[in-house]
Amino acid sequence: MKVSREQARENRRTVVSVAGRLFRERGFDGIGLSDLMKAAGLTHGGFYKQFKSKDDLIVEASAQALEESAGRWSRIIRGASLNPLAGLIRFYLSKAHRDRPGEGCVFAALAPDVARHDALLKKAFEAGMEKHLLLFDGLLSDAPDEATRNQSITMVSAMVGALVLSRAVENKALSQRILKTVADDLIARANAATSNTAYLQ
Amino acid sequence: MKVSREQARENRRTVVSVAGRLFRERGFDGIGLSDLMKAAGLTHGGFYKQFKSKDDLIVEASAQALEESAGRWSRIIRGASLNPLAGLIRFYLSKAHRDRPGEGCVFAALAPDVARHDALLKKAFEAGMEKHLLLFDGLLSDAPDEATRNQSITMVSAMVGALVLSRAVENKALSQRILKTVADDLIARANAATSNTAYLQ
DNA sequence: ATTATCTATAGATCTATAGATAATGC
DNA sequence: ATTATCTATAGATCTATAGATAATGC
Repeated sequence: MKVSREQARENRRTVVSVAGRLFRERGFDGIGLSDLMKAAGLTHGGFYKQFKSKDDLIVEASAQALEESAGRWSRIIRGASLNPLAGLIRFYLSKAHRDRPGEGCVFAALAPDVARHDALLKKAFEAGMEKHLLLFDGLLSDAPDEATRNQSITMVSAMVGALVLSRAVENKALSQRILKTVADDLIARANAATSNTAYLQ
Repeated sequence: MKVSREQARENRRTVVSVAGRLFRERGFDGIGLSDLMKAAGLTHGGFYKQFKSKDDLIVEASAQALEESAGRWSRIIRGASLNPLAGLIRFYLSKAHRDRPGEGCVFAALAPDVARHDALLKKAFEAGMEKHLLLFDGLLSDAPDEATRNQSITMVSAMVGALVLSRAVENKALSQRILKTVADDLIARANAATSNTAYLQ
């Protein structure tokens, strides 16, 4: 029954990772610890040797998902040669992202759930937001200032809102239109506003 | 124990209204029927004489909350004399709205929850969204067309995203900055873009 | 007589804990 | 000997139903 210390750490990582996906897919209240541990290949009794409580896991899984999400943004930015900002926006407002909330933006999947939780979780989201905004700042300017940050806030808000709305309607054409309309608008504005001309198409 | 038919209808309305508030405050999974009925001044046993299931109430309460929300937008638009569009944006992105999700925007409070539910609920949200977008169209143009609708989609997305993010962070200055930054940006864009000059300040 | 609401309860599920088990790591 | 995981269970809560109760409305 017992596994090696290394295997135990690996199991813990699996639980955190699976939780990050299942929380985004079903909400914090939508998945129980029993099913969550089963999805990680363990039984629910073992949970409390690794975590203090479900809220404890919620904070840790959210923080890690936010970290991974920022990492994904970084990779997309580095991977897009011509216009990294446009690449990031197109990825974020894609059908693929819309249809895979479990691997997607943590804000779009969980922000209202977070609003109902305690300060510790909100602090974790705040830190994650700062990381995402910093990446955006760098795309908008070579020397980001307060005005750049304001642009980042505006653009990230529009992206999160569009993704959230595109997921809440049944009509596929409308859902698709929300994504495309906001993406086109943001890219047009970014190209007009950015001072980093190397990023312009 | 029994009440008049009129009182029963009134009680039903109360349940739907209380549900609209509690679902927004706690999420669909965050409030049980027992507590919900208690908040409406009834016992939980009576629930199933009025509703087929919890999901049935979720659809009805959401549809009504969306209707009321659109009505509120109408009143704000009619009530703001100089610049109704700016008035609506300032109200939506206000601290008061942020701090009262139970009476506020249904999209910002529940869109991710809706994304996890069935087509019937998404259809109700779709209808509610159309009502909200129509009001926005009218603010942006005297003769709204497809381009106007695209502007409405862009602005509503930014508003929903900003409100959702402002509620998910702990730092009040950041929360406040998100609201103000997006509001300022949207009002500036609207004043620049609108063809209805009577609405310009 | 009808029916809106009540109390009581079934059966499932939730978080959390207790104690058993068996493999690790000293 | 330690400990990661297991099985089993406590106690609370969830949705839904059954049957009792008492006021309405014919």
